[in-house]
Amino acid sequence: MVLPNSFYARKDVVKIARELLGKVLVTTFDGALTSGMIVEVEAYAGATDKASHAYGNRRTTRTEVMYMQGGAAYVYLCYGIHHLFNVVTNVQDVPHAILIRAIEPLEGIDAMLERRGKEKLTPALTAGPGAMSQALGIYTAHTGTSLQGHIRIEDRGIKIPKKYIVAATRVGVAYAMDDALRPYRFYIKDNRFVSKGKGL
DNA sequence: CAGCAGATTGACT
DNA sequence: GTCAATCTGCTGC
Repeated sequence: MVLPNSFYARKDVVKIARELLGKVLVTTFDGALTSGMIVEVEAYAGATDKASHAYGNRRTTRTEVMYMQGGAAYVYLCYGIHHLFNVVTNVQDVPHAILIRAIEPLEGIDAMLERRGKEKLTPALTAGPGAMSQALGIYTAHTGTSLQGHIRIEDRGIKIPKKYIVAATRVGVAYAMDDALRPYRFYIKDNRFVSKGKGL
């Protein structure tokens, strides 16, 4: 079942992030269906979170999408090269979002290998937010689109036992000072498609 | 308007 | 381990 807008419209972004583990991210672009199970996410709590682009309710061309009603895609360019995919949560004008950092490939692996210019399935194919977006064919033009269309997240009944869910600090947000310490990163223990990050 | 840093990745020493 | 690639947006001249 495709997760409905009501799933994203709730107010607890950290809880939603945790629930996304084990769900399946699916894209259908240029005739190819590609999908993978979400194994790593990070919550960004908008106005009150220094690590968020929308800290202090800052509005720019780029962050405008985060103010939409939950259930939209927020895709932005990092370091001028990498497309990072987030899902917008909460109600309109509350800029919460969840960064999907890594998936375990399920369907359309050939198409993902082609998009990434790779021969063999390794964790490098989808472990890491930039790599994952490229594998799924997601880029900045998709920002603001609904998660009920070519990009969607499905519940296929996979349940991750609590003891396999690890909470940690987020990757690459040291500049956020005290907010960098928030345990807003969640990943599935022992899954080899979880990204390594840099300074963990 | 120039300069810099960033929710990263991959190529090279 | 080090570093370049290169867009968006902030800071300061």
